[in-house]
Amino acid sequence: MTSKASMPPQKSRTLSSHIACRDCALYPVCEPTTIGNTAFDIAEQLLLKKHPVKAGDIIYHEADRFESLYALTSGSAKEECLSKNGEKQIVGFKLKGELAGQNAIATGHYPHTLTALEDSTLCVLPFHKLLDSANALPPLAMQIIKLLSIDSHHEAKIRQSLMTAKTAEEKVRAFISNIAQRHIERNLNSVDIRLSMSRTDIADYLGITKETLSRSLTLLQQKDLIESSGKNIHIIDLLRL
Amino acid sequence: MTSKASMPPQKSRTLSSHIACRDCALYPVCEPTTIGNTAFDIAEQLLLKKHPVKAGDIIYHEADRFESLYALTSGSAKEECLSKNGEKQIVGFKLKGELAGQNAIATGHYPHTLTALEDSTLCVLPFHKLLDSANALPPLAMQIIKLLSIDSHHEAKIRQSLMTAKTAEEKVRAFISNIAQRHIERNLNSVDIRLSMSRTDIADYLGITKETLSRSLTLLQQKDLIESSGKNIHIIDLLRL
DNA sequence: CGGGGAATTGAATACGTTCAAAGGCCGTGG
DNA sequence: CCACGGCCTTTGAACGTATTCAATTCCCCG
Repeated sequence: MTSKASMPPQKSRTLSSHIACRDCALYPVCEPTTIGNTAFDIAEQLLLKKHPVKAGDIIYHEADRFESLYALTSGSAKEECLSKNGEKQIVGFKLKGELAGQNAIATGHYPHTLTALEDSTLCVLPFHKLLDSANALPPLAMQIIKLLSIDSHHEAKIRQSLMTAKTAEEKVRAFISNIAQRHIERNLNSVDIRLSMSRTDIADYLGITKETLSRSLTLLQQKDLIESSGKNIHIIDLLRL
Repeated sequence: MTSKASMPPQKSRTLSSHIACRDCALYPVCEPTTIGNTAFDIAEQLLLKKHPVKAGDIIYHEADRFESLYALTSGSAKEECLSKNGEKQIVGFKLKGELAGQNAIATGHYPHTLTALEDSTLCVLPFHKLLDSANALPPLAMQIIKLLSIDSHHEAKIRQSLMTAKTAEEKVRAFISNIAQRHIERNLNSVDIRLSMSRTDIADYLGITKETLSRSLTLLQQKDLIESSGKNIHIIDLLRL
């Protein structure tokens, strides 16, 4: 975990460091399961580790058949879908250490398109194989239940803070606060944050225009809550956000 | 399923009919599990059935210790929580046949307060007992996984259509459309709908004022998409919503 | 047949959007 | 190495939509 307080504007696409397995959202099922005297290591047996993707690469397409869960061990990605009017709509961002693809379990098809925002690394877990194992190992099934419930709670928390926000400034505050919170949950630097997505993407996600987003960021800066320079944001006062 | 096309304004609190078990969100785990030659019937062994609550009753409180899942077999309820500024915020509505309390699994505490909007009936399922059974019955564990993934997908779908909507009218359209859709999923009348919650509750939920909600409803009526009289809404054209 | 809360309707204000223009960053190529 | 061009971001001003506050109507319940 390299996190210098004040790093100079990064040259080209520097690959960010990997998250520790211990801090990853997938850890509950990766953790070796001991049943009786036999140990079962999902990570060893089922997981495709350190799969690299480049900025802009599509990890899965909307409506694709559901195959695998993805853990983002480095980098970040955006989740988008086509709304009824044919427009693209950003529905979420996945950060380092977070899980993607779980929302495909119910229907068997990915409901969104996941695109890497920067050069990133994935752990790929074929879900049907995981279920096969879980059928034989009740403790593993319990871990999957735990994983799903944590994840669903996680999603709900994010959505709720955005739904609660009424004004544009509140939405932006909620967004930054969310990102910071999620960094904390993964034991990452939550004071100096790099927003790898474009302003347009953030604005779309928040349901405001990029112009209002820009204005809100300026306001937050004037109120000494953040310092924003390009994609880097320094959080001065997380509590007041 | 009693659903007269045009019922006169109901006298007092008429208890609406129960949902069929087959159409309930809890059915995946209530369904008897046959393993080898022994049948395991959760519904018989763990479920507290047909527990009545009155309009305004609180089913569980925010921050209460998580004990049970609740299936609403008749009636409806609102989910609310206290936001940071101390205000109450409606985060969702539970309709007949839907599940409540799952969002407490991850943390062990209910994140919201659930209040009955009318006289209602519940099936109560103690969750730790369910898990105990699942530990012994892998197929049951699979059903729980299925239940959670369906539910999480369900939630996401609802939230997303509201997030996507930008103008007030779009939000109201999305809301009504949602409710109708959920009635369809449960094999209930989706043309004549009774919104048991107050306008204030709906507006709060949608993040608009009750005045704009009222105006939007009037507009939708002028556009011949719905007919609204008090809490009853007749949907004329679901597709165009 | 009132009384009271909820819902609707009406005008002034505030906020976000839209359209337009200027500024800044980065990669490319000279 | 510096200059250019394009794209993303920021800033500016007019417009449109939602909010606010106030008044009225509707409807449920005594």
